[in-house]
Amino acid sequence: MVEVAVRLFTEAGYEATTMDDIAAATGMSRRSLFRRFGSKEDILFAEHDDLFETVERFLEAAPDDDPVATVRSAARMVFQEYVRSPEITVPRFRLVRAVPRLRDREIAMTARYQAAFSRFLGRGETAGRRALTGEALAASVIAAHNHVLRSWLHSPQEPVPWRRFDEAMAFVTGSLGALLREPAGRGGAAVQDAAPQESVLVAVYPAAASGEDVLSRIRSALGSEHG
Amino acid sequence: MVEVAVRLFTEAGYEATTMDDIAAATGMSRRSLFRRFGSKEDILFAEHDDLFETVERFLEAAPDDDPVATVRSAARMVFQEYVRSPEITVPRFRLVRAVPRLRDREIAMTARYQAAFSRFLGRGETAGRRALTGEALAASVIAAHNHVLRSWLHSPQEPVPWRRFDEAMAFVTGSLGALLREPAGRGGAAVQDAAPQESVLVAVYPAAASGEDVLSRIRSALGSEHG
DNA sequence: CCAAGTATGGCATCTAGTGTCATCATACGG
DNA sequence: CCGTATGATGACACTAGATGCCATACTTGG
Repeated sequence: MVEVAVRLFTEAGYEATTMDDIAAATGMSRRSLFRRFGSKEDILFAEHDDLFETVERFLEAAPDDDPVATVRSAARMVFQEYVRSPEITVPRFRLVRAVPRLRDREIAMTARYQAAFSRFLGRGETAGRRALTGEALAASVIAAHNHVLRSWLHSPQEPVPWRRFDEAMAFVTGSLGALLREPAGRGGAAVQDAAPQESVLVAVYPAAASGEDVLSRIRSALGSEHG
Repeated sequence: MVEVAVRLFTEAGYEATTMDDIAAATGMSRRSLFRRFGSKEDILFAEHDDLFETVERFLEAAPDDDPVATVRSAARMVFQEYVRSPEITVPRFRLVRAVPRLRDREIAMTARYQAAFSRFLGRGETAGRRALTGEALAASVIAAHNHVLRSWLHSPQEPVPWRRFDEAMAFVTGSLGALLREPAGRGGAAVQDAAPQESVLVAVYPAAASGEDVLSRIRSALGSEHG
């Protein structure tokens, strides 16, 4: 039934397809369509709403010993659901790219995820360093998720890039996630610009390098910054 | 004229105020209202669109020697414009919080900034480590901007928190911004979970600490992770 | 078999948004 | 000074999404 609407949208265009057309094509009455989906856009995003509720319940039920890992798992759930039903998500992706109204709707959808992740990571706080870190981390997780998802939606015949997904997640949670665990106010010297009282040092290196190798690299980096 | 619409919206509610009401209150005809603003929502966001174009031109004209600093300045411009005309932005903020339709519109607006920042930071790339870093960084910058902006919009009689704004910006650009400059593929051992081939180390410490102090802290952290 | 609750359909209506045409003002060339 | 071209405005009609209302099946339980 949703498939019928998607087909009509892709064939004739989203704006050109009226609710009467969909009603005629599905056999339902116009009025029942609105009762079931609420609006024309929601025909495309109905399952997405269900998914969001599932994710919210997942977050509520999760233990809070490792919020970053929980959020990463939640993002993985969303990714999973996308790649699980490409017959819906792929045409919807094309529609969303083409129709501004639908794009805004999609963005609003991901913003709801981001808000849920923020609340969870910030543990209800809305101000202060923890809240800010949670919001930035949630935004980064969403960005990483969408980054990998978009690339797959462009070529859905390719195998699902689970590895790249996990790498992207690790990448964004590795830097900001560490800041979320650190009690604010530790530290030493800034390699990079940072808040006045507090400095942040970030190093990226191949996993095979030895600890001493890493330390010597950091030492030289610190030296060149501080003279 | 926009003020009249804002007043009607806040007094009678956004949904309850029709375009005929606004036309009657402003003296213009309904048709001219649509010609000037395009839609009912755009009455509230008209100036915002102008601001976005300004920011886009700013990014186009900016030298690309320090993209992170450029984006930080762009975010500062947006913040500046918000706090500059509270008589518009504050009531709009209240409306946006109350009306879902307007909230989605606002989110779409900030998503446009985020996309512009992403493109600028990723230098046109849409795949790969640089693109991902740019997207995550853009998302974090937006999150930090909105974090500080929201707190001020809640109590606009307070002085503008420029310091907190700059600190928040430094905080998010300090960690991910460093990653954007690093040529991918350096590194050694993970203190935090990270991508398989590549590890990320993050240290947060008071700016007063000495380099040797920082190194010893990192050494012990590495030791405890690798056994 | 009936009664109560529920899903569905048909109809009217409201309102955002668009296309069209007439009107009016301003500006410009003769 | 007059005719004309152009741009802004207004009036009207129309489309389509969305909602309320009421009548009609359809199902469930007694």
